[in-house]
Amino acid sequence: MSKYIVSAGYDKNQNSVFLKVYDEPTQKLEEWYDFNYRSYCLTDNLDSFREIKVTEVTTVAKYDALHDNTIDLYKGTFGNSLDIKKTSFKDENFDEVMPKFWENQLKIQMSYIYDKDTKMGMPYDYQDCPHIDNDVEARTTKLLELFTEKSITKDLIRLFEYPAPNYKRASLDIEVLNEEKKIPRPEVANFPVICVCIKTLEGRRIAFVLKQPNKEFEKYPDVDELYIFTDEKDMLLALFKFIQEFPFLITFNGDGFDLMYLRNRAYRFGIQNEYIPFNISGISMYMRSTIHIDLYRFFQINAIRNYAFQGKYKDVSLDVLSKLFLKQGKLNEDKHSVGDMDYCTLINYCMRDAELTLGLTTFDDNLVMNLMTAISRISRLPIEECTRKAVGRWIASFLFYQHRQLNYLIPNPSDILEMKGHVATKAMIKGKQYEGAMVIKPKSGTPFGVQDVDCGSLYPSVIKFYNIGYATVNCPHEECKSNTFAELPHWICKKHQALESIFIGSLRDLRLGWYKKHSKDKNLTPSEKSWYKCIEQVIKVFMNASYGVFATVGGFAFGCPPVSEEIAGIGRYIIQTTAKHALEMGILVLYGDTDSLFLKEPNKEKIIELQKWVMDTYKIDLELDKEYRFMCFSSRKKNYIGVQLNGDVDIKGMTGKKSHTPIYFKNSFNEIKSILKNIQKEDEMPDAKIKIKKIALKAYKDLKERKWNNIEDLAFHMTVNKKLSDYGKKTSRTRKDGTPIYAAIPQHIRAVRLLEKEGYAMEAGSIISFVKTRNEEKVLPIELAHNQDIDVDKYIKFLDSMLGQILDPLELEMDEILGHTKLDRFC
DNA sequence: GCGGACTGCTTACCT
DNA sequence: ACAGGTAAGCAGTCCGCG
Repeated sequence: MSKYIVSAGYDKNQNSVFLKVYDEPTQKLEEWYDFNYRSYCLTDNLDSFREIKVTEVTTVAKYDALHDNTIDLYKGTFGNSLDIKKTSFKDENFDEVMPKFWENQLKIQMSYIYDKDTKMGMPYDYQDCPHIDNDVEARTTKLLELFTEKSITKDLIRLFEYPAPNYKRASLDIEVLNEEKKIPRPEVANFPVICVCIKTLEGRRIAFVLKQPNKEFEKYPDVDELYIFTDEKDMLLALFKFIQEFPFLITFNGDGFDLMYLRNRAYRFGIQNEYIPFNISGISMYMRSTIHIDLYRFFQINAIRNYAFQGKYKDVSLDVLSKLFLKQGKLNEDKHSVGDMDYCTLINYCMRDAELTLGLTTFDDNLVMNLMTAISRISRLPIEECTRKAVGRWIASFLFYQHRQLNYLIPNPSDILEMKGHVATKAMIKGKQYEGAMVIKPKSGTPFGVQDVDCGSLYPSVIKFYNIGYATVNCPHEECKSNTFAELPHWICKKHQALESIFIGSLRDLRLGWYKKHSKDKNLTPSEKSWYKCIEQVIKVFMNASYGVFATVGGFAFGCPPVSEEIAGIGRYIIQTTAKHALEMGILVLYGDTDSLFLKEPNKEKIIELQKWVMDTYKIDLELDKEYRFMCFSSRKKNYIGVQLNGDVDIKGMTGKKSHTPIYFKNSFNEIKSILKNIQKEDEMPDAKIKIKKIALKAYKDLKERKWNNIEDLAFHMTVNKKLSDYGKKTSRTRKDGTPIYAAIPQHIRAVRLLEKEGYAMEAGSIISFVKTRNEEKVLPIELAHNQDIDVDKYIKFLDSMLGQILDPLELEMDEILGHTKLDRFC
């Protein structure tokens, strides 16, 4: 039983950094102070400190990786750690050279963590003394034998092998008595809080209820503890005291709503700061003696959405997520009527949300909590930070730590960009920075016997084997300038290894060499299995993001576009030369995208030979990912159907599968899909084509005759991605006469506007359902549409286009199916 | 006045 | 504040067209 460091902060009253520590035996949070640590920053000019009060100036030698030399810098220490903020001034009137500082942007507690090697999320016996478990250490030593790079790898293995605690926690949800059609605004908090429900990990259900003067309790609600108040202020005070007992408080949108509302409501009652447990920082709500986790923020992080959960959810809402992960949604009560509910209904409704919120942290053996712990361990960020900051910040934090450990100077972002901010290639897409991945155009047809081979972790492998990092790309050495690849204009350092290359290389090796297989080991207990699955996913997140972050200038502390450009360029080179070699071996390459090749090659030995060539040439594992009975390629890229040997059907990029496509078309598409699924051999194709023609014809005829089950089957569903006021802005173009051209208002936004006229509210992120009609706007939101409004011709065009993607490979044509001759078209 | 070439905007998807 | 590449639909301009 240990203590786990979970967070860190700075106490300005005591001018001290402190750590928040979870004590496993008592399940309480402790604080560890370090009164001796002070913030500091570096400069090359003593004059820089003239206007800023530092208590001590010393000289330090730092290794400057950008210039590959060790330099002496002045280190100014601040008596009051907050004074470091004064180095970030912007003074236009500064009449001399602007003072230049390094490492003055780090938060004080983060600087402390990096300097002291504080192991976030890891077990400790007591302050400054990490817990050592002999079994885990032995396991770590044994595992380490599998790998060549030892230093970072050993630290990483420890992070993955020490167990993660199951933090004691409770979830909270509030209900506010709003007037009809008025959405309660947390910054105003003018409506009373009438119900607060809390669900604890052990299963306690607790309700705080404000009794209305005109409403009596009908019966005792289904809770374990019920606190009834007639005075709202008393309720808030009792609630604040109550929730601080929990080391972790979980909310869904507590940052944006619940906690913000409670705080501002408390201010309205004149409750003093010392009794309000919430601190606001930016758009986040932190608690002093509790860790507040807002799941809404966490699930919104793109890396979590796309890699950890494979993009299974699109919009982040409690209802969507709980249906997906808990197979249970919110209760079907109209949100506008909480005032009309009796107490039991109100509490049930509120409690359900609290339960779902907690449930999102417990499903799959606490997967979500484990993800947070694992991210925190690698990045060294406090758990609250990694649930609120995107993947670029996780990676940057890890690199900050490595810089401090190795006594590297942390460069200012502008230092990197001034030296190597320029890219050399031209992107295919207007507005993009550089040339990215390559896609091989497929030939239209239905080839049988297709193997899909993928370069395992192509970009991370490139980073590792080609030594890519901000310091090694276009390094300052004359003798490295010849070290170029694939006709790319950048050269790579031959003298030093990039930190990024070591780090991503270690993660890559650990995943490919151990955790990918180990997480599927049958001897693991369910909770071990869940933990290792989580580890594998988190490694994947760090690896996959590590290529893109370098191209996010302004968003990533080590931003350096040539790094991403070089990785993509070498990736192109590897896949291109592999395709070429396959061709030379007589293997037909049907299609390829970024790191994959689709090969028509029934001879397994030839595939193995190709794999060997890739391994020998590039040290990359060309994995056989999938085997298809046959595939349907139109000549479109990123668009195909593949029927696997086991009958599973992969559909990529096709309109019939896209989320915005009306059900009516999806139904026809799925019928065609099941025909294809049943095809075993090539000679069954003609028969299948006849069936497919019939499906196409029926879909067409039914539309023509205005036969559909329900108008909702014809609804398109589109996300409103921007604020409504951001549509229809000036474009980059002007007319010949010089007047500006404004962007057109898209159809789906016109539908939103029509809906808003009727009093519905729509905001960025919501999905609008609409049908195509013949009125002036050419659309109607589904709520306002009737069968007679439908513009059938538009739907026929859509059907034609959607089916084209599947009819092309089958060498069928819509006109022919409909019995049209070419002439008919013009009649 | 209308159709085609072209551009830009938007969404959804692929790796 | 990870990236670029592709498909598709829509709406607008510009130009030709006796």
